Amino acid sequence: MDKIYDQTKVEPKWYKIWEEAGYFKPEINPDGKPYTIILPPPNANAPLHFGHAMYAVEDILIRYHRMKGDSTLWLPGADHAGFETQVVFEKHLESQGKSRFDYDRQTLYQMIWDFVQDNKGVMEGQLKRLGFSLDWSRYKFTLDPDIVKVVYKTFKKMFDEGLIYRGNRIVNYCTKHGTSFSDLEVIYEDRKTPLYYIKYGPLTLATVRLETKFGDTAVAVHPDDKRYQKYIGKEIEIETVLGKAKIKVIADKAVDPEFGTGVIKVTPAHAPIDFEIGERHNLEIRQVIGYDGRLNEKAGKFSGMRVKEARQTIASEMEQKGLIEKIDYEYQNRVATCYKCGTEIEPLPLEQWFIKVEGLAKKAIEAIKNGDIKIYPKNWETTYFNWLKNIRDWNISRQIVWGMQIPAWFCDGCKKWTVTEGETPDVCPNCKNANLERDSDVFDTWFSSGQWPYATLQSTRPPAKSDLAPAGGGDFEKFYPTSVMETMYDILLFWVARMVMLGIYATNKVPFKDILLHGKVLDPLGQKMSKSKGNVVNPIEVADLYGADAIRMALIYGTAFGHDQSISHPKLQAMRNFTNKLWNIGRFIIDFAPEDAKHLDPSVIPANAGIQLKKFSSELDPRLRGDDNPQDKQILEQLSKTAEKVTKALDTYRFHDASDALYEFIWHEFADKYIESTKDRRAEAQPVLEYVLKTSLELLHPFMPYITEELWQKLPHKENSVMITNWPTIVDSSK
RNA sequence: GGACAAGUAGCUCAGUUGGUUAGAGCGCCUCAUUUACACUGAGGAGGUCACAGGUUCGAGCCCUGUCUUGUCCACCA
Repeated sequence: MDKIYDQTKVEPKWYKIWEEAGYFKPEINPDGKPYTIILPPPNANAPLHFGHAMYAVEDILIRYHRMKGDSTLWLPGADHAGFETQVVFEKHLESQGKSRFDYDRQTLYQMIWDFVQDNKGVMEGQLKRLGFSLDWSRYKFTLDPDIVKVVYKTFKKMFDEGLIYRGNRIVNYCTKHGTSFSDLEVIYEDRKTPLYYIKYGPLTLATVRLETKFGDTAVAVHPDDKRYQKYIGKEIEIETVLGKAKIKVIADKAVDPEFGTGVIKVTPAHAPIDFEIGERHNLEIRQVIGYDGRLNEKAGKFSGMRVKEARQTIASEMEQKGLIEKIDYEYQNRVATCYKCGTEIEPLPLEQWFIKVEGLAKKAIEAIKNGDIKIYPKNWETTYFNWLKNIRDWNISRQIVWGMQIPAWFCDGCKKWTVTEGETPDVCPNCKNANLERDSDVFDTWFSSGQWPYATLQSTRPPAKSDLAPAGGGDFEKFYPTSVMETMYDILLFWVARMVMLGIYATNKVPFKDILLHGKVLDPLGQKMSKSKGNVVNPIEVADLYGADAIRMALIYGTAFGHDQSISHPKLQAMRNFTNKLWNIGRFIIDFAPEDAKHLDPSVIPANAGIQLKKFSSELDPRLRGDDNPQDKQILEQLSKTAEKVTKALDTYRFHDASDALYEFIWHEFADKYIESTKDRRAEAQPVLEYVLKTSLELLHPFMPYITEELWQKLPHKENSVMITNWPTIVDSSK
């Protein structure tokens, strides 16, 4: 054995051996109780970044449960990440001087498909290099035909049951990307925007959106506002930049009498609240801004202008005509912007598919309240509840090509929609018209990834049956509901909450029992890693430098689970040093064993029986040696305590406690004290040394799989692999 | 407007139902040995636990308030 542990010689060789031996498959423990984690599928549009190394948490749980004898499944996959990927690809095209408009839909889709295939391959290599014991035979991609089939089925079921409707509603629309978004994908920015006090006949009202005035179909005041009682229900004549016009005054409680003058213009086509007011009062929806972000013909001479230009032009004309009473330039408001490009989001009316979420949300809340699902750390429950309580219907239509095209056909005869499970209908089932046109939109990615836990398990083995919850024994029956969903807290609402809603809806069961939310991995300065800052780190480069084991341990050790942490070279070095310490413990015990040493006797302690540690025993295990030495007893007692701590910590998701206990025990108790104490009685201590080393490797294996396997294979007394040995159990010798 | 988290040694962070002299890693200082390991060992300096009250025999931990930092949700015409 080398003096210095060289992980580059050790780490790359084991993964293949494990995988080929079938250790990653649940079938290695065919009779165990199921333990399942579905890997949050990384986006297939870029290689993994350092934050993905946090999957280590899942691997720790998986390896621990596998050693405990559970039938353990960790299912890998990749997400097509619809809009995200299309944006990445468009930038890629841009760099070649092209744009998505240079290609037809089929060609563009195929190009993105090929692009994604390349990335998927890179990602798989990265996941393997980090030692993640995923069952690759069950690998899934969100656009696999059998996954798409499941998603289509859910959509049809929801449509048939009236949970999905086609609505002409105000959506968040990015005029640059040419698609709508859900509420979660909009970022609000604080900005100073001029607030214009404009004259509408006898009234004055405050607005920032002068350019939408051509879409005004009413003026509204609060019903109890004494100042304006005499106007309610009347039509007033107003002077505008396009001449005189008449407009109705209505009363609605949505108006805040405290804001501005207590009068608002109602533009149902261009503001969500106005749209709602319009619905209550049956107002005309007059759209004056197009999907290209320009004013249309209804804006008269202003048509063709972009929103900003129009606003300024109109403002100056109105000032000339004396229609502006005053302008508040200090007004602070919040502007909706596209989370990708920063373009101002235009609220526009558009026909889209919406999900009625209220009922689903109620069940999702209930699942946490009644304990079917637990969230760790618990404080995230508040965020979860608040969002679900106030949730609005979910727009799942996206005007892009990359994704699952919605299986809905519009009949130009009877003007009705037909939804299928994917197959193209020959004629309209309502009127037998053959003129059907498929909706060109695709699903919001989160609608498909929200079904990931059951979509994956229903489509692995055996092949999915026609029902959503097929009868008969398959992965779904055995492994669903899954045990743990572990991901970063930032997608609790985007993804986890939606999985709960859709999972309960489609399967009548929660999709997972425990939700674990880890923190963000930051750079050494505590800053978020991002491509634009240039501080992204490739985990593979770090693994080559310090070892995958060191990365994994560094991410777990020293930070309470759930908290953000910055990753730094000193910390990685510290963990690399720990691997070297362990290596030299092994070297001392194995390479430097004296000739006359007795070894651990395999006939009394079978290799794979799982070591049973005695709890706080005052007696030495007679199987280890005949002598009664106080140091031996002490180290064995500390070993028992450590095993107990680690087991308890893993069962309660206190990973940092577990790693802390192991680090402390192995380095400072075992190496610094006990091993030093055996140097003058080395031969007689050999069985205890081997026993403690062996057990330490077992306890440490979920955290540092590579070095523990390498040392395990060098033990004089070993069998198979530390990966599939039994987890050390504790027996209470006092009883 | 609402919510959550954090504030502990120079830096990065632990500290699980309140209980002796508040811990670790890195850094710093002193010393040791070429040792299984210098990716080492032994020892040391260094903290008014953000602030102000309160509960208690006893508070880093519980309660109230304040300040600072980070994040999220809602949405303003």
